[in-house]
Amino acid sequence: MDTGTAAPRRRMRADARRNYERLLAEAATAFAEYGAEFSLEEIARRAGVANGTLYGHFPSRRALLEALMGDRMRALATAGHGLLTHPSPFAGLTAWADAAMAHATVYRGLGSALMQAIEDETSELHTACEAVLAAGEGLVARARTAGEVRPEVTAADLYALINAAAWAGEQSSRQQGERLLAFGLAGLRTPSTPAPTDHGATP
Amino acid sequence: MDTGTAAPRRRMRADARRNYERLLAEAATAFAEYGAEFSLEEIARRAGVANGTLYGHFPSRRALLEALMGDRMRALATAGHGLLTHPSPFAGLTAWADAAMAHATVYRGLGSALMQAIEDETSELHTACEAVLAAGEGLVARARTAGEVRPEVTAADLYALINAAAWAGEQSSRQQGERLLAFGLAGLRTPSTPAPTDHGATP
DNA sequence: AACTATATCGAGACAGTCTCAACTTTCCTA
DNA sequence: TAGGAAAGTTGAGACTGTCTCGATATAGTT
Repeated sequence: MDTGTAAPRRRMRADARRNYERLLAEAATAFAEYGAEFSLEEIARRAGVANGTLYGHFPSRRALLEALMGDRMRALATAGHGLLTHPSPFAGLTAWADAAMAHATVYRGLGSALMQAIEDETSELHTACEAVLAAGEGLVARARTAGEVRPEVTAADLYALINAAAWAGEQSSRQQGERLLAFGLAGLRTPSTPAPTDHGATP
Repeated sequence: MDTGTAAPRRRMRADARRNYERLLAEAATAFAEYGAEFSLEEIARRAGVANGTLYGHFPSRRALLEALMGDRMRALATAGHGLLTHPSPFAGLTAWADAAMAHATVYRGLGSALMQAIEDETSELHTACEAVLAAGEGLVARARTAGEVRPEVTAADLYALINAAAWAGEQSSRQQGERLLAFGLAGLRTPSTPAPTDHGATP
């Protein structure tokens, strides 16, 4: 497990580590500018290394993108744990979903990678995804116990909802994405509950 | 308006029409086989025409894909109109959503194009999308009048939900997509309603 | 200082997108 | 039905991007 495609394993040589970090930094810049479709060739050029060096560190575009997202994902998982003590289980879940969607929105175009990383154990992001999923599961379980969400709701449902809403937000408008998230969350609720916490789906 | 990028306008020359249709047929085959990422070069080769001929008919991959989806979209709009007489407004809406999602699932990878075509008036698909949206609006309006969905729900919400669910289905599993759709539809409902028509989100 | 594992280099094979000037075909009309 | 203009086709080639690999350079060790 964790066949780190590009992670700094053991101990890298000093020059290797420097290049690794430069590449990652340039990738972050390029990503912010162009989204996920930047040219790998250009990243190498901007980082001042040869083409092959990039491929040495990151065998594929996806490996590079995954390395880029790892930290954020872990932060999200941590945030989820913090919200376990929120007074209202469902409100906590909602707050986390909002944060997660904000995250997914920044990483526009990568929702696909996020969704697939769950199933793909060879992915660099797999463990990070599992951590996020575990955090989600904690929140869902708590809300379920409190009778605030339908019993059949899983963390995977929540995860899918968040990513799908973020995707919709990218495709049309941010608001549309947020509306979708709001409706989706409403759909997770136990049917009879008359909605004590309004999430704000009203335009 | 309707600056058909590749539509058979006026009258095409016999050879042009033949090539146009061959290209479309090959594209359909390739799409079924590889999804939206097939090589345009290969389509031309398979259709027995030169590279440039393809670009003459379809200036971009997207134009080709759009031409491919037009018919289906129109069929979807028609189906929506038919469901306006369904005994239960919400059930009609649900049935249509299911059909629409099945459609979006077949055209995997094209949800993005579908979502963007609404806003992009230069898209070949724009009018088809508007027709679908109008059909959705009819169903939503009816359910709204019957008090079965929240007053703030729009056809755009429904459209976004369907496409997002289809996307989720592509990314992880078909069932996950269906679950998301079910939860989303539940979220569109008027909160107090105890759910007369169960859509089957339970695993 | 010599050695070796570890990295980097960069040319080049390959695949795809897209353009355009020369050429060919269709079809209209006289 | 011959001739010519408009419409369409062709395919080489410019370009961009991905990825590989043998030659070469360097860091860290003894």
